[in-house]
Amino acid sequence: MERQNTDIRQEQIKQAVLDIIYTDGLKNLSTRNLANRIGMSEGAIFRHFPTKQDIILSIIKDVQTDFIGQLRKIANSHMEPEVRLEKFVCETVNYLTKNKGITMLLFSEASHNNDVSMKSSLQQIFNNQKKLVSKIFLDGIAAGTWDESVPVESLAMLYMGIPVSLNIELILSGGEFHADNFCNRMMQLLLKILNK
Amino acid sequence: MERQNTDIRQEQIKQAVLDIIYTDGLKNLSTRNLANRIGMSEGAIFRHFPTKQDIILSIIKDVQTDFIGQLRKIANSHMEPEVRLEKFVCETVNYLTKNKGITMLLFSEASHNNDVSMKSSLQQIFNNQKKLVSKIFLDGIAAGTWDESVPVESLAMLYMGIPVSLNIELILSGGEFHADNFCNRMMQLLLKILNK
DNA sequence: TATCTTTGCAAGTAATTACTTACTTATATA
DNA sequence: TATATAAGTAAGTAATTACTTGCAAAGATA
Repeated sequence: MERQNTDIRQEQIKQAVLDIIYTDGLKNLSTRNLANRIGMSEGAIFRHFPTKQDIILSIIKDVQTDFIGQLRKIANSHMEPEVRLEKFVCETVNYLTKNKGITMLLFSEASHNNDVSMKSSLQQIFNNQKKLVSKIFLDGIAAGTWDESVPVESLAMLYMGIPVSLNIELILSGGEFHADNFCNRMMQLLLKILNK
Repeated sequence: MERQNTDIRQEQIKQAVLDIIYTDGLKNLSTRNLANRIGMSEGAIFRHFPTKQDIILSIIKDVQTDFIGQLRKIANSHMEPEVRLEKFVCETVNYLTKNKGITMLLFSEASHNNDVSMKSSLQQIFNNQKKLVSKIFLDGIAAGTWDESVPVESLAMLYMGIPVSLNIELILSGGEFHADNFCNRMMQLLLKILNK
């Protein structure tokens, strides 16, 4: 195989991990399958990552910086709460549709790993999402546009189910799925809860 | 180990599978761990199930008959839609809290299995839940108690996220979690969407 | 009581796993 | 141009996997 530097190969490897998880499931995520999917030897993978676990950790770090970073930007912006909420939901749907293996990776593999740094990263990802969406809810309530009797904590918890129900649809529908539609439909339901 | 007949052993094995998935994760669900957890030899397991896959299939069959069966009973009963919905949600929360490994098993292991009968069982479980909860929504709308402009299909999709967000809470909270509370709080949010 | 089936175990099996080793070759730098 | 380093491979490794085998003994049935 043609030579490439580590930066490019690391990206390829991480992309292949998510790809395999989505198409073949976590239990088929072996270093052999990984090498075959990219078209390189098994040994070459270990030129770019010390262990398989480190690949997973690197992906989770990406989620923290790219995905959560973007959500934080949206939640803390000075747009109207309703606009922020829409961007927040659609960004989530968009990211998870583009990186289809992420949900399953976070939910099942990482959630029961003995690795301490993995587990705390996971908790941070979930808690950050909840905190940021709650901030938008609270801002809208403080601004007087949304109902102050809304149980913000519970609604944030209900919200957290959206990415997963998206994933279930993605898997069962077999790919033919329209993200825009899904995003707007979830917004409509959230607004019915939030409006006075 | 003391001799027991196959019926008892099968139940023990299935219970141990769910137990391992919840406490140690799917990737630690080996026949060796399974045997150790029960206190029997690895070989003995294969006296009661032909393959490991068959254990999983049997658990999924249980979910179909026990859990979905109970939900069907509730959805088709002649109680008020609001009462049915509450029983439906609470039964779900109750079942998944008692069988803590189920959600992860359904969602991650089974969802990407090449086994055809496994995959179709899975689809049935998800579709049945959606259909049954939709029926309750539609009955309430037909009876005039709920808003006819509610997008039933979307709400059913949002509903499907509830079991999983319950599971995330269970894992991250480390066991100290009150099902009653969760169930009632989700009901409150669903009713805000459904009411006129 | 005699026999047959069921349930158990210890010690295998071949296949797969993550990862290593020894060696080659391309590329950047001195 | 010479040399060091980075990136590649084929062929290993020990450990683990799901499952089997051969044999013992408990329990049911005749």
